[in-house]
Amino acid sequence: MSNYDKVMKLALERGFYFPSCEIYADAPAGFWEYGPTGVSIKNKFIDLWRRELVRRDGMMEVDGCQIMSKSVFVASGHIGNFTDPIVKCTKCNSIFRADRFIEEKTGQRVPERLSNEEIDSLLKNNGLKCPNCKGDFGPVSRFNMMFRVGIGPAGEEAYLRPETCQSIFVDFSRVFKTMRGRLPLGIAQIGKSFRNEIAPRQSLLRLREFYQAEIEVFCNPKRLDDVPRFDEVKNTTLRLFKDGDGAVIAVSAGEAVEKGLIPNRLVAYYLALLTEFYEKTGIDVSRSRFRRLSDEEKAFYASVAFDFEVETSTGWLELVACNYRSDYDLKGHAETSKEKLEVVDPADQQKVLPHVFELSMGIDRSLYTILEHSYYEEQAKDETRAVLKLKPYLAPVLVGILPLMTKDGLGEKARRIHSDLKRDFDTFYDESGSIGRRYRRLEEAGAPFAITVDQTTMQDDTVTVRYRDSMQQVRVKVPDLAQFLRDSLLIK
RNA sequence: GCGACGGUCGUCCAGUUUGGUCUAGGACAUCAGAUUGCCAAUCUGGUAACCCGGGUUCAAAUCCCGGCCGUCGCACCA
Repeated sequence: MSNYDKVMKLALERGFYFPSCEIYADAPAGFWEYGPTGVSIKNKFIDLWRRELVRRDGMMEVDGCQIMSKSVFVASGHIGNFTDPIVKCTKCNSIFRADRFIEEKTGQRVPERLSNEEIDSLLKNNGLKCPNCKGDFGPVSRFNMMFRVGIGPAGEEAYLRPETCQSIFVDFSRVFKTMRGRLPLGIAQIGKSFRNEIAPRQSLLRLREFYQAEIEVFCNPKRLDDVPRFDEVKNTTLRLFKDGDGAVIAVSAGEAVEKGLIPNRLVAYYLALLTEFYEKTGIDVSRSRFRRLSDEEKAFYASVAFDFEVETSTGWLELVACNYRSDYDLKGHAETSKEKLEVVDPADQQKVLPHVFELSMGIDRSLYTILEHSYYEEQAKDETRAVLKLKPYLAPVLVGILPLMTKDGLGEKARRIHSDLKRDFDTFYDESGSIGRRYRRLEEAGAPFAITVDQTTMQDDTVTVRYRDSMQQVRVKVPDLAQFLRDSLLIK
């Protein structure tokens, strides 16, 4: 069984995530829901993101709407660039990207701005047929990855946002003014985005409705090396990779800038913050890399782009897109809306239209990767022990509270300890089955600790605390438990 | 979206070839009770499934058609 399958099984069995609307046969692909344990780890992941990125860097957070007006996407370029010309075979219904298909077959460039009719005649003049069945093509149509919605009784055209960042761009002016912003300013947002993927696959890895944690750093393009906090990260190791170059180069952030591997300190600073963040999620960053994208691969708005990728059982998985978007977005919104979006940079009292460096994180993929990198099996006696070695601050259950047996007042004592702790910590009380079985259940669910109430507890008011990973036990006084657990949650 | 293969308790699997003792079986998980009492113990009992819709038939988990979902390959992935 592949690791993907193991994580999938664990997710279904333990309520991390599962298909949306699964009791109905017409449930569409690409939609998944988080169950109780999944929500818990997701919320904790987001808390960690706020701590390590938003608060650390003094960013501001907003929460925008998921439905946005058509104009937003005219300005962003999604209405133009997000539509692909497609043709469908009239015989076997295969669908092809018309422009790419023509380029591939004839070698001639197909400009983006050709009309459907012009592409039609290109197909006809070159005598192109369906490569699968030699059937004729129907007329060229447009496929847009955005979900269109109709507002009000007239069905006014609007869209579900395909990326959360557009909210940040349209909010930028007000946030900057009212919150007394200064460049560089990070504005962050957690929220859902929607893309009508042609072929969603692999549960959380390719969704039609998904969570993004995005950060847009607004900056003055003349001051991209003016990063006061750069010293904090100059020794942080960045793992850089470029297709064709072969191996990953591990260099410090400072060195990466000096050697020109990264164009400026601002970009290097945020790549370093991101690396430090992911290290704290428990993902094995020695299996990660920042892949510098070639011009062909980059999004239409990006001038420099790095993908943060992590190795999983499904191959290299893109968790974060880091794009230098220049002034592409603010310029587009300024032109379309006729609003002035320049701000004054106090450094030189000059007006500037800020440039943007973006960290666009896929939350669902990150959570999947945390689960996969945290899961391991080891032989314990004749049995395989399955453990989810989640960090305490990400674990849905921090501690299980188990009476060794229910008689002699041990059950009551354990329930009392549970009720004293449950409002401050994620606890789980369990008295069913043998003690060994309960330990195994907890470690498979990722709980770092188990508290066991035994006969000694009744004499000296101590319990054993068992560590998930080492299976070692220590005795702790009951009144000290809360402090013990608080200490375990510290993020180092 | 195309093609190949597949879809049975929470999970994994048997049953489908050759329609009928299938009133759908097992393992693990889970629940209750008994027993035990520090690393998946034992016993007893219970809950729990044929993806959806249509068709053929005296009879469908099994055959046929359509849809949905999944895996893989192709294509797609701003």
